[in-house]
Amino acid sequence: MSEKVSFDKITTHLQQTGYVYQGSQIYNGLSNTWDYGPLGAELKRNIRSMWWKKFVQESPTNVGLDAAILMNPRVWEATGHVTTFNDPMVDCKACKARHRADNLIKEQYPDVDVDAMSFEDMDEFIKTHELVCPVCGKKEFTPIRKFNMMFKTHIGVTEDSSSTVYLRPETAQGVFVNFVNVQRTMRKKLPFGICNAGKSFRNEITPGNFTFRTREFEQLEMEFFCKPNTDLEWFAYWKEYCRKFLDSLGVKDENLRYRDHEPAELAFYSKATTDVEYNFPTLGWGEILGVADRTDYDLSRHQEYSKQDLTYFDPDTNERYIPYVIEPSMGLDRLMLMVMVDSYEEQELEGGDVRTVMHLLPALAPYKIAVLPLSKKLSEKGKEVLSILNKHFSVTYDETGSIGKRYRRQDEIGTPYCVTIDFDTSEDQSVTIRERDSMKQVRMPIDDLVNYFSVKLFY
RNA sequence: GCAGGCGUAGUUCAAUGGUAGAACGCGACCUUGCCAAGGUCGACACGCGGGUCCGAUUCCCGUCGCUUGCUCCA
Repeated sequence: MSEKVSFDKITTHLQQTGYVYQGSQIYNGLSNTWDYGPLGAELKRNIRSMWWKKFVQESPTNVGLDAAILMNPRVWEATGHVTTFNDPMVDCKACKARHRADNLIKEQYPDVDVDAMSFEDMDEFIKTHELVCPVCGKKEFTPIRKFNMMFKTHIGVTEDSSSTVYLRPETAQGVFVNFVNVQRTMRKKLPFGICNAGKSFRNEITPGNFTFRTREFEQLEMEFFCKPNTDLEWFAYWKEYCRKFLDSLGVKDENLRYRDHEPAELAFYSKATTDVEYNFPTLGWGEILGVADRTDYDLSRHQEYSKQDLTYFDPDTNERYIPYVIEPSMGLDRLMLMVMVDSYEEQELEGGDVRTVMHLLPALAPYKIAVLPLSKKLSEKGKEVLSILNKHFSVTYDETGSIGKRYRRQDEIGTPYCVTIDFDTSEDQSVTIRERDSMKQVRMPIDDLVNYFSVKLFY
């Protein structure tokens, strides 16, 4: 067994091998943006399809949706994003530390009702009551400044406020506003779920830790609508379902943990939340997905703001009610990072040589097979085999360098199988298959390859 | 956004007030022909701008970017 490799080493490897590139690199990058290279793009697609397969295709209750990023701004008033994403921040002029004005007041004057104060009130209060900076003890603060977490843009070419729209900070709202559409057109009865995957944007102040926290990220979310008072059962059900999904990604169990939120930690809309965290090297535990009981909060708010009827008529009981919602939500970029990090291994070989291997599950690997002619003289036969296999699988081809070196290259990027063309291939119409993890080889007729891999690659 | 640190081939590192070397990696050819072989050859770098200077990759300033910490994190 090799010891745990540093996070830094793995991210360097990912950037060297075509999984991840720094964003806008030829312009010296842009803080905290990343592009997925050819391999990363394949891996991302594979994980997204596994999620879709598990949560949409294999679920008898669920359907998919692909909602727009830009939404009517009233949506974000209804959810509270416009107001609570406007946190009042002040800086200490002496030590430059930054604080939330409302928290400062709460901490130093617990009896004051901060929620009822306007920002002007808070400014005034801070001055007249001589609040001190918890860091340096001085009493000089800048006026309150607002940091809106939502990216703003405009529809149309004029910049008046009536045309302001936001990039969505979560995909969930695209589902809630379509609850009635989906229910009616798909003739769905409760309980049922709507899955929606796509980019979300949060203009967070702090960047950090490679692709783990970025301002632009892809979410895989499901909103599962159920009858009130059945929500806790469904909460437990989807928690377990998520566990199975993570298992199917092949991540080592000891690197995962489940953490129930304490009541004080819960978001205001949520009755219960469980996070699943992954133990990253160097970084430690980081959230990969969350399952939340969102109650009827979202639909109720949308009903209030849109003045549309968002209730569900239950034909079994002849009741009308707003459904409760269980939401398993995960970050695709984080799932990717987890899978890439977890699969990475450096094996010490005799002679001090190091063999780097990504033990990706075949279903996730960017390339399933590498076709490797033993010599360039065998190119023609190699390309023939390539064109048979790439009708069915994602395949790469390499005829440069020694065969051992080419095996290592494929190990490094996680290709589970290599197909080697040798000088006997033309005569016996057979090739050698070399498996990544065991490094074992078997001989097989070319005609059997497609069937063989169809079974091997998708269980 | 604030404070510190840092910017030399793809990567890891050198050297230098007179325009830069290596290793690994990459490519071609020869050789070999199933687990990083060898040989020959080749491509690729001083983040950007300004100042000082005869001359700046080197010194100074600015800028851009990265990074660590803080702040933030529905």
